Amino acid sequence: MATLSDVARRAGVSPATASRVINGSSKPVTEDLRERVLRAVADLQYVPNAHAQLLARSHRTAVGVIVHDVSDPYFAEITRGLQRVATDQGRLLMICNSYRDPDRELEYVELLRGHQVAAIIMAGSGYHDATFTKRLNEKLTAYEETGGRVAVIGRHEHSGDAVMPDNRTGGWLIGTELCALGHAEIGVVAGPEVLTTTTDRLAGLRAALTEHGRSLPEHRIRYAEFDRDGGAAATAALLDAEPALTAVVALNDSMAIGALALLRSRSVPVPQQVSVTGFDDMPIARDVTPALTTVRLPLVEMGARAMALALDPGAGGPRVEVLAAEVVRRDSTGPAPDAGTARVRPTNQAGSGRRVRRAAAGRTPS
Amino acid sequence: MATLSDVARRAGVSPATASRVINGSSKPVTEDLRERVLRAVADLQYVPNAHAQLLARSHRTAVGVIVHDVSDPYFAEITRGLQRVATDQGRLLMICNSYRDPDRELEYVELLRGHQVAAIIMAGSGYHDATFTKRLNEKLTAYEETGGRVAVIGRHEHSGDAVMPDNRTGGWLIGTELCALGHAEIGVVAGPEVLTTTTDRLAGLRAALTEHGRSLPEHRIRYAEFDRDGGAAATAALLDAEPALTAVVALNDSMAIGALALLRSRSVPVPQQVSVTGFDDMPIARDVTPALTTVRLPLVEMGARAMALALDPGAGGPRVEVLAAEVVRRDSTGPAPDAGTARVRPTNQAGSGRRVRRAAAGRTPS
DNA sequence: TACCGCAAAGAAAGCCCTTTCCCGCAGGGA
DNA sequence: TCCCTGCGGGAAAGGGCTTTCTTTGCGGTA
Repeated sequence: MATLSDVARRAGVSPATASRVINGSSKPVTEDLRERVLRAVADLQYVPNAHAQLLARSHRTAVGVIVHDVSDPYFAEITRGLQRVATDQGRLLMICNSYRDPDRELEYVELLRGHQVAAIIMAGSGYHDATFTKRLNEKLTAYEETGGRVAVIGRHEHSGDAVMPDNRTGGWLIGTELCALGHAEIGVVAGPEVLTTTTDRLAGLRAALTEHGRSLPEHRIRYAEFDRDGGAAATAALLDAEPALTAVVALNDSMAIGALALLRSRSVPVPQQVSVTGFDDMPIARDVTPALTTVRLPLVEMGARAMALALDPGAGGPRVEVLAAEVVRRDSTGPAPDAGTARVRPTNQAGSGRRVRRAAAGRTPS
Repeated sequence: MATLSDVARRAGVSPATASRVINGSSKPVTEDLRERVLRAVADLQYVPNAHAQLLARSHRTAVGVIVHDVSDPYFAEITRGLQRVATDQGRLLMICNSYRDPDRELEYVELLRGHQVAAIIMAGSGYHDATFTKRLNEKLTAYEETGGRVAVIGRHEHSGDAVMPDNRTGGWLIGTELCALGHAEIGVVAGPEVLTTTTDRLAGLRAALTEHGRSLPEHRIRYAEFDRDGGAAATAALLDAEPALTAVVALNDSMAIGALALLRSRSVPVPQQVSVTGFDDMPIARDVTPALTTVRLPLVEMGARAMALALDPGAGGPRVEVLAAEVVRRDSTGPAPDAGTARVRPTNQAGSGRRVRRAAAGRTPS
């Protein structure tokens, strides 16, 4: 590997001058020398050693992000928002997949700290696990004490800057929607119980049902992995145990897609016999059949906001931004079969989906 | 930030000893000192500066990957394979999204070189662009000359180690499949013409049609972005110009999903009036309706093989591994409406899909 | 002619680690 | 008793770059 001194030697200048030319220092360099340096760079195919640069420069410029899995559409969208703002500000993004392993999250915090990132963003659900939460907070606090910035997305447990999707209201909205359609026998296909995302969404849903005089007993909830196969398995278990269900609420879109697949394999018509709802409004939600009624979260916006918080030290105390959820009605929901309402209901233009925008504030369930 | 000397001072030892304790050097250290160092590390929440470590250590351990977009399922699967092998060998992966921008690809090669990666893997289609290809090869060669390893996935243009999905045979298989179903009026929804992936798949398809006495004129091909919206737009244009089509071949699954959406919006029954095929067999292909008939590529395997090539210097010349494509028959294809064959054909169990495995070797189109 | 000031280039001091080399010491063999 | 060996620990030399500080050389003024 050619080094800076190689370049300097070949150009007949000092390393200092070569450095100044190469990274456009404010110090002026004669046109003659500048040219010689640039020619040497080209001749030697010189690329600066990033580690040496990062070591020599004092200011930290990269930003670290810990997500569950970038290839999961939920996090892919968030990452898109993060990336946009980071790129605008000339920051490099280091993305780490934790695959929802708490230990790996802790390791990645250390790794990012070791890489001298300017900020760490933790995206994705928190855990109901006091021990882990404590350890994580210790690490993050230690990082903040050395000047690092931290922002979280959708996590209650850290006390700093945060962007929170309104999961609870989202659950409430979808519950209200189903009650309005006359559903009383509602089952839930939930993600891991240990995730706060699961419990938040569930709490909102339960609040809505309670408001409408329905209940949500534990045996109508099945917990599984937050993915397609988890959704299919949970739906199968649920239907076997509760054949009278008229609606299945999946707590994210992947699980809902699994639910749809399972129902199709059992030839259960959706939404005529069973309605299905998702959560998140992943892009694919409009392309499955029937197109998925779901709760939309402004994922890209969430990422963008979080990065903005992370990069702006801010003045006062911790800032928390709650972003509203909204229902997107598509074709996977219909009136409850027993409700006596008309069987046929107008269907949307394929894939478009009318959005029902609602302010989160003022409609939050009690 | 606490440094190694801080730790050493607090433990009352030299930095050398502290270093040896912290990264488990082969040199033995007394239990007493070891404990003191570890306690100092814990007290100070010390994390080694990764850049300093990387600079001081000579051996390069990270591996760089350049993909179009990790959140695109095609690349997500490949990345999974890459990651698996990398993790097994204790390598860190640096993933760069080029978003199919050639200039960005070049920049990322430099970036990765600057980060002293042990190998660079370029995943994804090459370009029909001699100037770019030349510049890329120059950069890669310069990198290889300094001891770096290079492997490519699905690119003809670089002469080193390569993993090649058999796109041409895949196109041929899907063409043969449609001909067997009696389709004669076949349109193609293609990705960008500048990508070798597009032209390879197209070439195989064309070969199959020619073998069956059909032709594929240019006006039955529409080029667009390799995504859902590109697929929808291209399908719309194609149908407007060629209303008699009985089959739409999309050159990847995302485009096929766009095609399905467009056909649904026009109330064209699939496959009764028009058959649709995809390419890649992304996970979602089985969950759209009708489930997508497509060409399966062993994406995870491709990633794993590429990483293996990249990490193993190998003995002789460049190694090229061609991985076979296979047709996955699902519900989006059926007999051509005019072909006089039975309208009803057996349907697969939802989502499963019978796979037709074929060896690539020996069946390659002329 | 002597001096001053300024601009441009170079010297050198880090940045934080790893690792080689060297030293001191204790134990064992001659 | 002396020397050699082996082991644990420290000193110090990088690794490649940035940046401050210093030097050099020039034009301009007194």
